[in-house]
Amino acid sequence: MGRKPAGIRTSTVPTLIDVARVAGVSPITVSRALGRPEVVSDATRKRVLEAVRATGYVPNLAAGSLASSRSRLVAIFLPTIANSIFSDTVQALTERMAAAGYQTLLGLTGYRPEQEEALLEAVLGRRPDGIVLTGTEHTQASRERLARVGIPLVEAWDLCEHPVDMLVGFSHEAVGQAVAHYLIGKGYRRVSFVGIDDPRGLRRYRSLLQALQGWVQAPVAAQILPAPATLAIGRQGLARLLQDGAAGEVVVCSSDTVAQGVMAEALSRGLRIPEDLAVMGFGDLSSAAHTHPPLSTVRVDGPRIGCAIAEALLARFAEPAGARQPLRLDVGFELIERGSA
Amino acid sequence: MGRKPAGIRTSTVPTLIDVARVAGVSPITVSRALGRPEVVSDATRKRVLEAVRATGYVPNLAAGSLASSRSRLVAIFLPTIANSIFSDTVQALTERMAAAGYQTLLGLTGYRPEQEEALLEAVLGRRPDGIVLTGTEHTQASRERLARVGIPLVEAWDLCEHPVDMLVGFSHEAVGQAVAHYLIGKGYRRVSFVGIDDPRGLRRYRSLLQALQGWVQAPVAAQILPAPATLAIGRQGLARLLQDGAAGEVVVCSSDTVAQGVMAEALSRGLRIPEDLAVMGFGDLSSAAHTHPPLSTVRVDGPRIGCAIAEALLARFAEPAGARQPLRLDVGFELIERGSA
DNA sequence: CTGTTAGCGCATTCAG
DNA sequence: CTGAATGCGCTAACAG
Repeated sequence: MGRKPAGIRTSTVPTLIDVARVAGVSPITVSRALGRPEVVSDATRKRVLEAVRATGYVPNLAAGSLASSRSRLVAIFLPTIANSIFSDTVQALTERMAAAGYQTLLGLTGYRPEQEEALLEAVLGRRPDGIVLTGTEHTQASRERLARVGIPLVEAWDLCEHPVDMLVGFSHEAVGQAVAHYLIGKGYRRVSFVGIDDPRGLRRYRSLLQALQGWVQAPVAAQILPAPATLAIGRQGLARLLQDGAAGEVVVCSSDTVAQGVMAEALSRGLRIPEDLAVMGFGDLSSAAHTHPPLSTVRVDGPRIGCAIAEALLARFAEPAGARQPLRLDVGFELIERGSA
Repeated sequence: MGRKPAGIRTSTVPTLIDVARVAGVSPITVSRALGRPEVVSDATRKRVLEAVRATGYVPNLAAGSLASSRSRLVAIFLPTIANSIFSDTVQALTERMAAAGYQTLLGLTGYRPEQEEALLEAVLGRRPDGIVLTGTEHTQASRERLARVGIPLVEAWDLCEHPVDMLVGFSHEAVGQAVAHYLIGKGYRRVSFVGIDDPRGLRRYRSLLQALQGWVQAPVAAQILPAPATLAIGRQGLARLLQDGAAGEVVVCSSDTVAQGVMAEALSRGLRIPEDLAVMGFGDLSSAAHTHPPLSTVRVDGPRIGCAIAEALLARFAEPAGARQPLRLDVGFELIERGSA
């Protein structure tokens, strides 16, 4: 800011110094009264708080961050916020971190690693105390930068061999296999797939295919449509499958939203679910237990993931620097049978 | 930070000064090359960018904010992120602001003005360049603080007589009336309501009631359940109405998610929609046009609201300080008839 | 077009 | 338990 315009300060926002003056103490005492109340005498603290109220003082956290090298900021990156299976995770995570005094910086990557990389570059400028990424697929540049800066990092909603730092998720391969075994057990032999172009969804799909090898009638028809997942995607996907005569006995969907669209299309054509066409979802976004017709799905405990991430970050913050306890948490999933698949 | 530990600097993150040294220019030139490239000669800029890459420099935005009094941060407050009718708005807003170089600070208020107030207090510490609030219901303290700090502010998803600053939304009273007139026109005389305890939803409900006066058979039974809106809320709401014999011919719901739950409960009891029971939604969260059975609903253009907010903020940022163009934007809504109500 | 100077508001270190 | 001194990394203003 350099020079000030000459003249008296004209009703600018109050600073620590203003509060100190009003309270009759030194600025540092105000800082302590606010940041570590237990280290200041009761009388002093009271006078300071009174002065804070009188002045309407709000600490400037940019100045605080600069001086202390701690931003109390956590960056959360996710593909999209709309209709998202991550929203429960974000909700739980945000609430937990807010309770611990951390604020949330939101980044939307649109399933695009390059966009994630650009966002990351911008967000690193805030020197967040922690970063949460969705998935484990990042550009090489992102990976290197993250490893270099050493900010506590959680990759979520997936597992992988070599995470950058901490990891909280589940195996999408295991999901694909579980679904395959379930379908085989139910006696289905003609299977199809409708999904969006999302890396984790595609991995679930590929594992499904692999586990179905030899059990089902090949080929498994698939409709992979552009993100984001909507009801319209499901309708369109099933419409195309039916047009090709390729829907088979059961349609596996990349998410519950897509599954709802598939079911809507099926019902509007007079198909009964699951008698004429079974449908399988993922994510429990639509609370399969409350859907009609009932939808079998793979339930992922979003809030649990959010809490686990928060605990991991807070634990890391509390560690003596350099300790870096690793973390690989598989939260698993649950296949919910509701008669439709 | 005060004193440094004695000794040589040990591979700390590079600063502007490091870049300047490598590029052989002064620090301010680096600052300009990055922040206002057009004001620096091509040759210099090139050398600086080379030095930036070589050092892996990432500008410290806390320092930048402190020096320039501009944080390039926009705070967005919403009740909840899970299953939210605001998500499209947030998505559009976040993307637009990101494109303009602003980052998003996320605050979840849980429909509670007191929580909003606490969050606001914390967020003001970041000196955001803009603030976006959902709705127009705030504590008196919030209102006063916001008016005092003078940060560009948009209240969204509602209209009111005396906004703190800018306003982008629509009239929930008008929605209630529109729904009432629609139902009256369709000949319905026995109406019920299922909703959550959300201020705007309740206002839609009250306006509906008022506009229905004299047309429908009183009383209008209502099930008001605790937030957040889920399918389960809808199921439970209808179950209770049916138990009381109070569902009538049509159930109006506070959101599409609730409506989906109502429909699921109805279908699972063998009720046909809309012949046995009509259902009316709100928000077009579930893309009524793609639902089966088809759901009549009130469509609100979430992305449009998001874009309008972004434009309003960016315009305000560009204004000479003190101009403060007011803004009252009614984006309206659209009643979509899909045969179910 | 580039450099010099002077802080932005706060927290850390050390001394009382 | 409280205070004084110092600088975190950057940019606004002015001068060349």
